[in-house]
Amino acid sequence: MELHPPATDTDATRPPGKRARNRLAVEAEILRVAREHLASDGAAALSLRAVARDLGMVSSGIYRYVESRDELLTRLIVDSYWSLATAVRAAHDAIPADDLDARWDAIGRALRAWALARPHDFALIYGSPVPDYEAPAERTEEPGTAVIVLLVALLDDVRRAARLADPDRLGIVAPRAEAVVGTLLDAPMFASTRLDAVTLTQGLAAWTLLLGAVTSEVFAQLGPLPDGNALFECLLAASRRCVIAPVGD
Amino acid sequence: MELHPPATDTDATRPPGKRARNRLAVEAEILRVAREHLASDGAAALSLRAVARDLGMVSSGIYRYVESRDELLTRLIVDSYWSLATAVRAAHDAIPADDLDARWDAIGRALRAWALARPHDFALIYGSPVPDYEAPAERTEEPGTAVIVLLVALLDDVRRAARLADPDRLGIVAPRAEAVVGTLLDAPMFASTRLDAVTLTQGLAAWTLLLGAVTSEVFAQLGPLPDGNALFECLLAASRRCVIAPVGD
DNA sequence: TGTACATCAGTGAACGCGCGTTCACTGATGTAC
DNA sequence: TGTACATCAGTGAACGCGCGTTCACTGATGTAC
Repeated sequence: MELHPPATDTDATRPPGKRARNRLAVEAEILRVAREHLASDGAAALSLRAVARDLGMVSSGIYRYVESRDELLTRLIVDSYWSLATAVRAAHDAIPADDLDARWDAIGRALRAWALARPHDFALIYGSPVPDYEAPAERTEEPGTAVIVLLVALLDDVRRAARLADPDRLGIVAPRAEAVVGTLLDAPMFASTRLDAVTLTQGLAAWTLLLGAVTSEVFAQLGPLPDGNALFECLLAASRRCVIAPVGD
Repeated sequence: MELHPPATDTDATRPPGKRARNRLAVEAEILRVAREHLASDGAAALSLRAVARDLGMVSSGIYRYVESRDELLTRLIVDSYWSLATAVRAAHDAIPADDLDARWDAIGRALRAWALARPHDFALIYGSPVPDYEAPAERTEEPGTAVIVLLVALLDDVRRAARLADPDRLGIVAPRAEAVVGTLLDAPMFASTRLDAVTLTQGLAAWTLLLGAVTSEVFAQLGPLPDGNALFECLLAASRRCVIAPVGD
């Protein structure tokens, strides 16, 4: 399955000349340098002038490649989503399909590893919103849901294998779950699944716990803690148990 | 119990004159206006000049009241922590002490209500770190742990009432819990309790889920969802079940 | 109650900085004949 | 293969803006005698 959408080449008939190759290289350089600035100064302080300066370019030159500061932010966001989705999928796909527990754990660990390696990229997509900036939904929707799509597929496999955890333990009951989920199950993403409201709500709880575990570690929400690895493994197991029943049951 | 520390008045001998009263009023105004700016433009864009302008003061005048931009940020953070702690404690203290479930729920709901009412203040204390700024630990430690102190007391009451949830359900086992907790239990906060590593780890899992539920809603991490209230109630119940066993058990 | 002095609030000008974005331009690269 | 023209990358100057912080200052408020 393709993760990245196919590159839209306006004239794919001819091999690219010097100019076209150079353009791609400079575009990549811009994103690379911009990510460095993101890491050192945060999204709010991202500056086109500073990126141009680092590239040895005069400040106005960057407008050949980037429409505006906001557009550069959007590219960074989209890029981060794809990077995360690619890392998570790679880890997930390395696990045998019938080992449901290991698939969940692989997703969780890959998410955490990516976030810890690139905390500012994580903050960009899952942290506080950037002031005076709103990501255009049509560009972020697909990359932004790539990980969710993977989780939904796993959840449906758990259902098929009759390994779903007991929702009652979480206090999830049908009427409330239906309120939670609403018309969400009509989305095309769920078309090939047979998930119901209760199961999807379990999945949301598990995903919230997993994302909360990573968020709290990256943003140091819990204050200083002795052993981040051990805590994450506990929370990972707890999140897994929200959706997958232990083999003994 | 006092939540706010006693005001340190340098000369409490005399009643305050015009000057002293005015100073307190201006200081409060500064915080009020700064919070407005925080809400509209975010912490990174908080500007002393803009605050002074809104107060009808010339830009340098504000240095009579605030040492620097960073110090204003610190004050906002400390203030937000106390505000949150006060709101949570008030909700908690309205519940009879022996209704453990209701106490947990009251804390969770108060946290969420506060965060939704003041999302930017929430972002300031639990969101992505502000670039080029580090809060001084000696000023944030006490207010930053006030909610945790409350949760620890509740957790110890749950233990005393023999209502602790089964840690096995979360996959929490003693050796791993000890690695998670490390020397944390030696902190003065736990001196009057009899909590062990496993129970504290359960508490951490529950708190992570609760905080994750609020964070994911305030930062829209899960994308657009039909019914935030219903989802939160589910997650609140799930977090409660991490530490408190249902009455039937 | 009145005077002399110390303290403090707020002013206005200035320093040096960085920002996003526009515009007319020079030279190099690519394309059509 | 060579020439004429179109396209594009990058330059340099400029616009108007806002920022944090310092400094010498005026005038009002408070205090000691």
